[in-house]
Order: sequence, then C-alpha cells, then structure tokens
Amino acid sequence: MSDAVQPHAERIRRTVKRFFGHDALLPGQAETLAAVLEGKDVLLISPTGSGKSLTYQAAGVLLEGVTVVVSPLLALQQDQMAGLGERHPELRAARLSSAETEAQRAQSLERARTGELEFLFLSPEQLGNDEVRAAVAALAPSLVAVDEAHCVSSWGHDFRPDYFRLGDIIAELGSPPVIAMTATAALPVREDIVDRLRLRDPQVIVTGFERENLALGVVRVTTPEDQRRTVLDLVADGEGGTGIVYCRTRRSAEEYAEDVAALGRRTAVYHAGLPQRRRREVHEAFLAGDFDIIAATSAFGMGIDKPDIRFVVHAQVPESPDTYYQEVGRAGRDGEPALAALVYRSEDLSLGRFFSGGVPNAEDTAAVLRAAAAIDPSSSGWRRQVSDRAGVGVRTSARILNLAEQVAESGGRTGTGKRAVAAVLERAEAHRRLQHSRVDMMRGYAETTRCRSGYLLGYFGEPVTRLCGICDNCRTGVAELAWDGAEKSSPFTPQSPVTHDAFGPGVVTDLEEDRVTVLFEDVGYKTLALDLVEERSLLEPVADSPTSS
DNA sequence: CGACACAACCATAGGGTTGTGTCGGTGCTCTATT
Repeated sequence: MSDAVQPHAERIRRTVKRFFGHDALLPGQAETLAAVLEGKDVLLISPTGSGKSLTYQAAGVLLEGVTVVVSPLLALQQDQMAGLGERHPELRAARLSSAETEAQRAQSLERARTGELEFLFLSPEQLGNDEVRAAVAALAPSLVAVDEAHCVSSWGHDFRPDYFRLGDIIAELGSPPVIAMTATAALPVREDIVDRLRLRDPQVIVTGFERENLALGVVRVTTPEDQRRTVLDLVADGEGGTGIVYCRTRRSAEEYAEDVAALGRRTAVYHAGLPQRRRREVHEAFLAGDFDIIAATSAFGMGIDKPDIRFVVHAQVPESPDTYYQEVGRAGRDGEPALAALVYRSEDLSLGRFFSGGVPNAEDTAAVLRAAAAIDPSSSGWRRQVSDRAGVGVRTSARILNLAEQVAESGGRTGTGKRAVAAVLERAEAHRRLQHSRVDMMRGYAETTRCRSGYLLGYFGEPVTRLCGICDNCRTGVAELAWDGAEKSSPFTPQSPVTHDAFGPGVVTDLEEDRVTVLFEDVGYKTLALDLVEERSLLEPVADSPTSS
C-alpha cells in the first residue's frame, strides 16, 4: 500500500465495511479514496464491474456534504439511484432532470440544503443551465463525480457540447475535488477529460485493462452477401449463447434483427429511433434473459451490465478502436469464455469517416464570433442569445463557442476577424484529422497480423508483455511471427515525446518490431515504418524537459 | 464517402446505363398540444 494511502487506510476500510459491507477493497479503490481525502482530483480508468460506483459512493460518504454526480443518460441515473436505494437506503439520492416537476426539483434542492441528501444526480445540460448551476453551487458540494467520463471526449466536441463546459461549471461549484471515471480512455481521450474538466495535477489510476477471456477475431469479407452470411453464421455458431450484433445504421439493425429471428433465436432490435418505452422494455427484457440476441446501433450500450453475454458480433466496422473496445467489453463479464467477432468490409470504413466529418463553415463561424462579442457573456442564457443573434442552430453555435474557447486557451487568435475564424476552423480540422486517424487505426486493427489484444492494449497505452493466445491471429500462429517479446530494440519508448519533420510534435503510443505508432498533436495517429523513419531520420526523440524528470 | 431510390435516357420495348438527390449515430431539454 502506498504512502499516500496509509494515513487514511483505517478510515477508508471502516467506511467501506460499514456502508457497503465489503471487507476488502478492489484494485484502485483505496488509492482513489485516499487521493480524494487529500483533496486531489482523480481520473479512474477501470473496467465495468470493478467497483467504480462504489468508489464514488464511498468517497461521497467520506466527505462531508453533498456529492454531485454527473451522468450522461437519464436511464443510467435511474439505475444508479435505484441501486443506491436498494442496497443503501440510508444514503439518500435525488436527481434534477427534465423528468421531474418544478415542485420535485425544489424539494430535492431543499433536502440537499438541509443535509438530508448525500448524492445529487444531474446531466451536464442541467448544470449548463444558469439557474440550476447557481442552486447547486449554493449547496457547496464537497465532491463532483463524473461517470462515463469518456463522454467528455466522444460527445463534448459536437454532439453534447455542454460536456465541454464542465470545467467552468465545476469551478462555479466551488472547485471541489473531482473523480472522473471511465472504463476505457486512450491518450487523447484522457487529455480531453483532464483539459475539459480542468483537473488539477490529477492522480491517474488505471486498473486491469486486459480481458483475458475475450477471444478477438476478424472475418474479412468482400461482398454484402458474404457479409450478411458471415454475420448470421457467427450468430448461429454462438451455440445458443446470448449476444449482441452491432450495426452502423438503424436500417441495418432492423434487417439483421429479422434475419437473426429467422434463425429461431429470441431477437429484438434496439436503436434510438424506437419509442422510449420500447427501448426500456428491450433493455430490461435482455437483462432478464428474455431475449437471446439484440441487433443494435451504438445506442445500445451504457448501462448494459449483463454478466453472461457470450458474444459481440460487429456486422460493420465501427469508427474507432475506442468505440470498438467499449462495445466488445460488454461480453464475458462473468469471466467465462466470450467471443468478439468483427465482420470487416473495408468499404464500411467510409461511414466512420462520414460520421466524424463535420467542420463548421466559415460564415456560421464568423456570425457566431461576432454575436458572441456583441453580447455580454454574463447576461443570462448567453449561449442561447448568441445562437439567436447569429442565426445559427444552438448546437453548431455551442460547438463554435467551445472551439473558440479552446483557441483562446491555447494562446491562439481571438476576436471576430478573419484570422480568428481561421483559427477556429483549424481547431475543428485538427479534431477531424484525429477522428479520421482513429478510423485508420481501426483499419489497422482489422488488417493486422499481430495479436489483436496486443494491438488494442498498445492503442490504449498499456504495456504488451505477452500474446493473448486466444485471438484468431494467435490461434493460427501468424501473431507469433510478428511477436518479438517484451524487449524491443527501438530508439523509441512508449509514451515518450517525439517530433516528426512533417507531422510535428507527438507521443509514441505503440511499438512493433518494424513500425512505430505516434499520436501527433495536429494530425492524430500515424503508424510509421521504422526502417523508413531511421533511413531518413524523420522522427526524433525529444529530450525530457527538466520539469518532468 | 457510398448506398439507394428515382428519373431520364435510349429509341419504336423494356431493361440496362447514367445522372441527381437524399440519407446515414449517439441524448439532453424546452415548449406546445393532445
């Protein structure tokens, strides 16, 4: 046990025993709780089912005062509150959302004021509302827990821009310690979380990434007919086990649901186009074991904590290893063997590029920057006013404002002129390049002859010390040919800074015998052949700065 | 970016080719009607 843990160990142990009935803590929990007691921020990266909820709950109990829990989905908030209510009725929780009436909301705030509530659940959008934020700030919360914190990065850039404002919001809540929790986060996602939540010198705690019971595999197909048959064969091979078929479009999910049902499995379709009620029904029936197979879009995911999912088949390749790992991570939580099969047609990669392609146009950007400069930022509903005045939709407008803020933070050009507009657009372009490079990394995964597990672990910045032995490449023996053991005779080291002639500064994310993958600040992930890099000395290690030694 | 629907085209019938347009994922919240 580390020195930081020691002074608090007894108190932590007693609290966890008394409130949650556990004698021992799981990996990462004690460190997280000790750090929070020291007033530090924590980024906790830990698989689902490893006790992340208990960690923030115990932290909330250890710290006097109300804990604000930021959670992305209303359904998830409901699950968490129900779990608390069932197991720990003495730990009172409430939430503020659009599902509560004005009277209920007032009552919850009142209960929080009198100290009756331990936990208050909110979406980032609620906290983005001026009045709600002021009311929560008046409670002087002692802790902010951000659940599913990867959403900051995956949604904050465009889909749910309020995620990008959480840093400012937490400051307005009085800057209490923050626990950000997620199951997976590659380097740029961690950076987004730390930057956007404004975590102060956070303790980054990573516990077990590898899923030893998950057999990864890829089936390469060329025609749509081939693809369809392969998916259905994989489901049929599932030997009666429970599984998910992930599809990229609602339509494809509908079609596969029909085809799979024809195999005689109890099947349902799930996507965001279904009525709310139906979605809840399917979700609950699946957890209860009343469906065998769900054909779904990416809408089916967070909150699916079912231990005995035996396989996850991707009918089309997703847009990034980040998404892929999240989705396959739902299989085999019980530790029994599980299968993750990707049916890969390279044409499907283009959909990933389309979905991550949008960059705001120059006219909208200029209009929003002008409107923002003309309206007093402290006036209520500023963002709404800016959007109205600029004549640009709220979401686009919010995104442009977020981009402009990032430009300002990094010392870029501000104001309303041509060069300020260009700086905003360049920022958006840089993000688009990162997204597209993630698609390239997904292609790399699908086409690699390496151990698949090793490829993903490397992508997520984890040390690769052995072959998984159960992925398709390991089983056919091709992975062994590429494997050169844990020792790498490369001039580069994982996680170390480098600089490239054309791509600029970056960080080494992964090493193979003959190539190196670098995450560049401006262009995202690039995998470079080592012989070429050495021959032309394209890539130079950057000496460690004195501060980091 | 690419799949798909639909229309126009050729030319004396209807099926293939080419061109044009549309659509594609993830959720919160607010507001006005039933």
